[in-house]
Amino acid sequence: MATVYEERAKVFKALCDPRRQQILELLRGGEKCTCVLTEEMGMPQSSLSYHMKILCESGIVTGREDGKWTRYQISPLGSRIAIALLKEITSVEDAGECSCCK
Amino acid sequence: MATVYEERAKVFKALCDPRRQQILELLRGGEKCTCVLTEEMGMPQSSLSYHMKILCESGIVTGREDGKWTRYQISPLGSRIAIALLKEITSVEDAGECSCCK
DNA sequence: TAGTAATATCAAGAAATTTCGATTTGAGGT
DNA sequence: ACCTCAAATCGAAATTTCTTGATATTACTA
Repeated sequence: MATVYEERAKVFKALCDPRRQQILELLRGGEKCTCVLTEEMGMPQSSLSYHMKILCESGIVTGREDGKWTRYQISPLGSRIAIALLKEITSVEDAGECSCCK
Repeated sequence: MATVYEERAKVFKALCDPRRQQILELLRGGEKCTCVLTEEMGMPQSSLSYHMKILCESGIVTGREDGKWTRYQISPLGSRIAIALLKEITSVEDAGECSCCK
């Protein structure tokens, strides 16, 4: 059973690695299949697969099976959900100063 | 020299850990000092300090020195910057299908 | 249905992150 | 100046994440 904090962390887990940031940048140009991503990232297929799984689990990227191939793209819905979550978790309910110690 | 991908990852690094998510939730209620956060998180002072450093480095949280105490709060500016970054890196320039393999 | 090809999963080692007690630093207070 | 106390930093161990070759899985093809 994952806590709400673990659930939230999982969304941003996708974004906290430089290689996944680079993959995201490649996907901004439109849908791409594993073979192209592997080539452009210059990493072994198993490594790319590992990162794609984390990206997909966050909801920000979706994969679709097309025969033998898997094609990945950024999910506009996943993006919107992540943005809404980021807004929520960084919004302040009460901006009052801390006066616990003096 | 950090790459642009490393720079981007750093912002989200703050958000990819459940304990930092929990700290953020506590800060949503307003500014809090280390002693209160240590107490409410139930972790040693050195551990909390480690997480606060990562949160501050992301720009989403700011600390202010007040005599002996350090008080932390969510930065509305840092929040806005992170939201803008998330929007940018997950926006698609061209939603066309991949047709690299067939 | 045997062969081939794309991708996912496994396993084990490498690398990075996290934890936390001990120590240091720095700002009051006396 | 010395003492006290809050918080940062250090160091070493524990944990987690990442990497990558090997293997398994799954789908098309002949």
